[in-house]
Amino acid sequence: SYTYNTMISACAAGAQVDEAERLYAEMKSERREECLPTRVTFNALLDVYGKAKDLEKAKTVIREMVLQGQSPNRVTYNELMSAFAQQGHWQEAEELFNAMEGHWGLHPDVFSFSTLLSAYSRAGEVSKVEPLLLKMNAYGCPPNLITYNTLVDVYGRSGMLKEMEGVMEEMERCGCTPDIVTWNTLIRSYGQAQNQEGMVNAIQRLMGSGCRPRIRTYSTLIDAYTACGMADDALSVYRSMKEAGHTPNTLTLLSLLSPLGQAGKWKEAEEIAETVRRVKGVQL
RNA sequence: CCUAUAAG
Repeated sequence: SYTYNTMISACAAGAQVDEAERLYAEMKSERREECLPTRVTFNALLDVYGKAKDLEKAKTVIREMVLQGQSPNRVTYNELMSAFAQQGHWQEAEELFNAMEGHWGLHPDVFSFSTLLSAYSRAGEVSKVEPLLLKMNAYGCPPNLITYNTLVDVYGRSGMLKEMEGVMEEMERCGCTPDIVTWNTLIRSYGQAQNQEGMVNAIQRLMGSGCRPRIRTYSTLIDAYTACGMADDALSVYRSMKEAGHTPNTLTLLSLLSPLGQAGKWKEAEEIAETVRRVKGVQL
């Protein structure tokens, strides 16, 4: 069972629905007691459907689970909420959040709260955030790094930079050390707000933090510099990235198009666009 | 053994 569960769970990364269903069927056909699907199996399957954005099938898993005499747990609900959150359906996510308590007496945990926050973030529902934080506190559920990162994200996306920095201060007060996700989010937010001073300052904070930039960090930097009209800096990020031994991916290349255009380097921009078209079926 | 956050 553990083996099957692990393999099904591994299908989530690539949204390999067919493979997951194959494994699930194979599992049932093994008549051994030790290989029957458990709640963890259903959760793993539900996660695969969620990652594949198949909300209908994801919902079906709960029914199937109940039919087989298994009850959903917090993980089940958190995964389903997450599936809705990814699609921007914050109302459905909220309903599930309430239903998990109402129908099964399951108390939300820090995953539940962070997931609902991310649903609000994607939908730009900032006004929902404060009340949820109060509820979190009332439940005695302390925020963790991911919760804080999600909060930085909500406020950053909405251009509420003061509130965003407030979250950074609270993290510091609580001894929660920012990670590379925090910095990427912060930099992106200032870039999106075209706040050059804040952006440059955020980049310095990243560099002083000791966090290692990831491939995503570089495209975030390129985008942010470009948004602030600093095409030359954006292009030099690309050089440092290659010097640091990172291989550009499609998203990196796409990020390069605007600074190249901004700098009037149309020929190079066209070459990159052509490369992207060749390796990927992307529409530009 | 399963779940939450960041780049076009």
